[in-house]
Formats: sequence, structure tokens, C-alpha cells
Amino acid sequence: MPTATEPHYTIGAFAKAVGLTAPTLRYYETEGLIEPHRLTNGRRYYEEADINWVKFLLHLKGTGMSISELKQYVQWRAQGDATIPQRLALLQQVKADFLVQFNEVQHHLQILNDKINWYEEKEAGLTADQENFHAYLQRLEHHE
Amino acid sequence: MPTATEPHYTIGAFAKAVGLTAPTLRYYETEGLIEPHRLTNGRRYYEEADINWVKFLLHLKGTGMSISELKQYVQWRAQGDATIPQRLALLQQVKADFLVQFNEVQHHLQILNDKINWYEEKEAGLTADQENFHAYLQRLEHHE
DNA sequence: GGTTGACTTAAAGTATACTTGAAGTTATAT
DNA sequence: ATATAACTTCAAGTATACTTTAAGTCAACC
Repeated sequence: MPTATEPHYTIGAFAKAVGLTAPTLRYYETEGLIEPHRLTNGRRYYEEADINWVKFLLHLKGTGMSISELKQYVQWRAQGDATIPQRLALLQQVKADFLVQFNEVQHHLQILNDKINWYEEKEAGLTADQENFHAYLQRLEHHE
Repeated sequence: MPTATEPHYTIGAFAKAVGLTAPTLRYYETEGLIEPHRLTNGRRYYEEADINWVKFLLHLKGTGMSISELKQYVQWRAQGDATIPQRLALLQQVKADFLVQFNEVQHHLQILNDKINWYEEKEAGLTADQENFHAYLQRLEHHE
């Protein structure tokens, strides 16, 4: 039940507060990621602390965790401190996968940058002899 | 037609060379991203230069470009140098979007790291007074 | 007190990027 | 020569993460 000192949110207000839509919040709820309280008339309400929780979930999601991985994490969390090793192992695996991906996208960015520079030089008429992009990359020693 | 000095690939061999599957290559072809040659019996064959092309497409894809954006890029490319400004603008927009995402995921990583450290300290019994994660983040001045 | 907007559930639909299946042809290996 | 593996097309199926629709209830404002 809401109190005067602890402001609460309808699903619409809460959706705005966390940057999601009401249907998405309901979907996350069916997936077990969130458990809002209910007013006596059946309507959901969310509290301030739920904002931190959803934002944390979105950070995890942003590192590449799927909804089902988040669900597993949340289930372990509900089981108490005994599951901390499992949760820690999951997050460490997520981090390891993330770092692999992170290195890959940095390389993708490098090639994108190289292509942009190549076009800019071509537009400026600076690539003297119509050097193609592959040769350009090799000159920069940016392989693949 | 293949020559002796320019090795060519069947779809299966080419798929291995670029790290995709044969069905994915056919799918990319229907999307207009690749245009392999055909042997007289109707079978596709790919040349060495096609490897660079597909790898380049995969780099662009890795920066966040969708198949339909890649298709647009490829169509412009087929229209010749007159479309270089459009291609450049597209890639610059992709880069700008990428950099926004990149900053966001770095923040996601920071929170993931913080959570892992928090669990590790908790496991080691180092968090003296059961400091919760939100308080821990605030102590580190890692907001949200 | 009535209209408008927000809420409720459940189920169906959407977008993206493939993946798989079916039915058939062609190459390669023993 | 025959079996197996790789290829062909076209259509249908899959996974993920929502989004939309339908049918109805409830709340706030003038």
C-alpha cells in the first residue's frame, strides 16, 4: 500500500519514469522481471525503489543479457543469498561475452571510419590515383 | 567465368571463408547485397574479391546497419560516383548513432562491473554493513 | 453525470534476420 | 555405377522482444 512519504506511480507514470511503455512493463512482468504492487481495484502501482530496479535491469539488458537470462537472474535473486555464486558466475560470463563483442564493434567502427575518410578524400579529390578501399585499408594496416 | 589465377568458391566454400552459412548468403543475395556469378549449370560461384566485399558488409552491419540500410547503400553504390554524397551521409549518420550507442553500452558495462565487484565484496564479507547496491553505486558516484 | 483517458486481461500481430523443409538436380567418391 | 554430399528454388517456420487489438472497467474533469 502506498504511503504519503513514499510516492508511487501508475503504470503510465512509471513507464515515463523509466523510459519504457506500459505494454513493455506488463510484458516484463509476465516474464517475471518486475512485480508491482496492486491497489484494491486491481491496478498496478510502482514505488520509487522499482525505478532503480528497472534501470538496473536495463543496464544488464544493455550489456547483452536476454530477457530469459534476466529472468534466470531474477529467479536466483528471489531465492536469496545462497544463489549469489550462480548470479556472480552469470554476470561474469555476460561480462566476458560483452568484452569480446566490444572489441569486435571497435574494429567495425575503425573500418566504418576508414570508409568515411576514404569517401571524404575521394570527394576532395585527394586520392591521387583512384586507390580502392581495400588498398587504402592495407596502406593503413587496418586488416580485413 | 573462373580463371586459373583467380580461385573461385562454391557457396559452401565461400560461406566458410566469410563465416556465414550458405542459406544466409542466398538470403543476402535476395536482399541485393551480393551478386555472385553463375556457372553454366546454374550454380553460384564467388571470387576472391567477393570475400572483401562481404567482410566489409559485415563490418557495416556490425556498426548497427540493418539489412535494408545495407541494401540502400548497395543500390547507391551500383548507381556510381554520383551517389557518393548520399553514401557518405548515410555512413556518417550510422557513425553518429553508433557513437551514442557506444557511450551507452560503456555505461552499462560500468554498472555490470560495479555489480560484479559488489557481489565479490559481499562474498568476501568485505561489505561491512550490508550496504545495498544502490548505496554502493552512489558511494562510487556511478549514477542511475 | 457524461465524456475522455487510463487502466485491466488475453490473444494475436509485427519486425528483423535469418533458418528449415520440401522436392528436385548435379558432382564427387568408392 | 551408385551412393552421398552439395547444390538449386520457393515457401514456410523460428527466435526475440515487443506491439497492437479487442473488449471491458475505472477514474478524473467540467
